[in-house]
Amino acid sequence: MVRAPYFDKNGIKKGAWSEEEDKRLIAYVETHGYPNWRQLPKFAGLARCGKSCRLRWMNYLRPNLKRGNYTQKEEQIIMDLHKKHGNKWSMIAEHLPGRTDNEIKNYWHSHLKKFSKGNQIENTPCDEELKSVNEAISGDSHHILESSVSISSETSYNEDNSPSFSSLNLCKEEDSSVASWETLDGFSSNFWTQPFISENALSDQDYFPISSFGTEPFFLW
DNA sequence: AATGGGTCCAACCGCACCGCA
DNA sequence: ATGCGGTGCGGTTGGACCCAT
Repeated sequence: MVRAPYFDKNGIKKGAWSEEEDKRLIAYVETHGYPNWRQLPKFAGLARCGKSCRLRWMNYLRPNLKRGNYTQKEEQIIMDLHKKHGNKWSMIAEHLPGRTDNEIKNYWHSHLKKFSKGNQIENTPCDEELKSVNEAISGDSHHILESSVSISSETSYNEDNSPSFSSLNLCKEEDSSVASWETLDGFSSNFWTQPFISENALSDQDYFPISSFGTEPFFLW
């Protein structure tokens, strides 16, 4: 279901994330937060670009993500908001705690698009509940929004297969350890695709000593 | 059992936006 | 005013899985 891992010409790993990479990313973000996605992979020991790390974290690894089937209520919210705002997936995602824009976008294209031709999905037994939700959306959307962003709340969705985390402070920019970011040599432009590794072209094997991955200090800086 | 088309979703890519110097 | 770095968003794609034949 995912793309096979490979290295591009710059030595950046692309494709599916391994469990070890996930662990590294989680461990780093738990400790340092993510004050700078561009440089994060270097410090986390990941042969990924910053953009890939951000995407992986936001769409898959961050806590309290809700995975699995959508409820009828969620479907209705998506339909209503899409009707109002179009393909503003991030905006829609704000109203669905635990859902990501990417996930909603996928769900729309695979499940809901067919209903979008002027009709909403059929009425359901929870219509009254939906009505109140819709009112909340069209009226005081702030209420829902606030709940959606409180990712450090006690709400747990871990009945699904998402990674489970202990409480996690996502905003640690004040963390003193982050000061090390500033001491780095400058990076050249083209942030998202710029390899964090040096140009003196190590082989792929050097980047990912798979046999020792996770058991030894990883990278060579 | 083989296979071919459809579905689904994680991940990639390009671009727009924002803040700052 | 402008250029640049960092970030976020939306569209697209790759490929595993599912299912009908």
